[in-house]
Amino acid sequence: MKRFDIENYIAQLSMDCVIFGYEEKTLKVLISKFKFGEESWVLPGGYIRKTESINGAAIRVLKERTGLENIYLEQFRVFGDDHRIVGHPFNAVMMDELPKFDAERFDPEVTAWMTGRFVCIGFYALVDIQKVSPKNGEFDERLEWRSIDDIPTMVYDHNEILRNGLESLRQNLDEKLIGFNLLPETFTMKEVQELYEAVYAKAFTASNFQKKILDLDVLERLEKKFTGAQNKAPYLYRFKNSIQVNF
Amino acid sequence: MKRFDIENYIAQLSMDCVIFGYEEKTLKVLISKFKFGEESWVLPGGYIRKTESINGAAIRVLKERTGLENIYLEQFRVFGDDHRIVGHPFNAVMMDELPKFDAERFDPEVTAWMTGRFVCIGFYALVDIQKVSPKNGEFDERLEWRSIDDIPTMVYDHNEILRNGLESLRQNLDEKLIGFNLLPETFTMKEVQELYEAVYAKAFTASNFQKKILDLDVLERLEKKFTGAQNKAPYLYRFKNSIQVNF
DNA sequence: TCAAAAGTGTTCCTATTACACCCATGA
DNA sequence: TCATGGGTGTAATAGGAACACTTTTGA
Repeated sequence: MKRFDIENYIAQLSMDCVIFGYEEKTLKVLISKFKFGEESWVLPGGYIRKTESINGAAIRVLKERTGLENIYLEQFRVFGDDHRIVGHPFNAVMMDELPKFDAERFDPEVTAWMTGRFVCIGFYALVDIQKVSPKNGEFDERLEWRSIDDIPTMVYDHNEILRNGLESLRQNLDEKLIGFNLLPETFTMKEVQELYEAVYAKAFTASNFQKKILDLDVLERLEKKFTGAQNKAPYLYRFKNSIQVNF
Repeated sequence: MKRFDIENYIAQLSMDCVIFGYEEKTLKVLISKFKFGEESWVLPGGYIRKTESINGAAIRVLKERTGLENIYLEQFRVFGDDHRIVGHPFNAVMMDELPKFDAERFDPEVTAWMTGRFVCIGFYALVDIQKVSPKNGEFDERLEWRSIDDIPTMVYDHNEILRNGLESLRQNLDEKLIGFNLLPETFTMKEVQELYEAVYAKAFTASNFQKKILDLDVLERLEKKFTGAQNKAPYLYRFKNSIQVNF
């Protein structure tokens, strides 16, 4: 493997992404079991090429890890503490293991570059979990969808980044109507409600919830969905504006 | 003047600040008449030292330009388009005039550094305009408080940055109760209302506005303010939590 | 005909808006 | 005592929450 081309990336600037998915009535996040250290977990992230926009970098990283294009994503905060990386115990692990992993690719200069100070731009993404086929990045042992109630301790400030991303999602879910990006093309009202309940971790009353959502006038009602259950068949809905991308 | 010490700053990363003040019933922004180019205006900004946090950099820049510490400030967005600087007509002006301005301080390497690609973190700040004594930065011909209705065309994407900062202020004014940072220590209810009217560019009904603000339970009522006018003297109020800083 | 869950409707309560009224102030 | 603007109170309306009722489905 040839040397990592640090010269093509902006130094000291990175991006991490909180990739949200929704499955089995729970909100999940795609996190990575890291190749270095013991039981290390990280958020998927990457560097920014000198020739791409920061949003372009986010789109590229998302494409690499999920296989998807046209993902809804949004930057929510910058993490710029001067000691978020340098001086952190895990950084010593990286300094040690990176060259061992591939001495040619991560020579001393590259290792120093990667273990120096970084300002990190936090993005969050909303994906239809069924459409994603997670693909490992260079440093990923494996990628896992984990419920937001079951997030392990992660490396550096990644738990804080996730927390901030979730907070931002909660603030935006209602006003920007972005939640439908987490659902498949068609869905029942119950499913929308369960999604909202998963995100906000609280219950809603079905009748009021339905009225609120329908009053938004963003859904079109399709045919009924017969499940074989001995009860009234629910309607299927579809989001009117098909795919929502914000840039 | 000795050479500009680029080695002490993170390359390709900058911050610009929308400094809001409030005076004469209008919301104002502190902008800079730039030394380079013809009729060039910019937002106050700066670079980030390798040894300071991004918030630290913002605090430092604010201190330099306004003389104030303990300023309320908040990051609101990153501007990371790969062509926001490079390829922009004004960049040619900079390349030309920087060395002429001070060939020793801005040698070819420094000039190249400054006119390369930059990712910019947008902050906004709220200050008591009476307490500010604007001080020119190295590139400022002068600093001016300009009404948000009277902002000139600025350089690069600075008008867009300001627009985004104002949007963010509007979103946060209500829920975070940050508006009082724009007012002096004590103020009348009328003044608060006029501030809100200036920010949102719309009128409120006095009685309802008063009730809304008082119901927040964040103000303490002080003595009356006798102005000499032949009408009922309004109460003065003070924000309970004195100075609000968010980090 | 029955249980289960979907969908609709009704009532109640709170929050917001509009507007009327009273009060202090100094000429 | 009067005009002016500050402050308080009330009625009307809208929006949200709680809950009851009706409908559909397949056993």
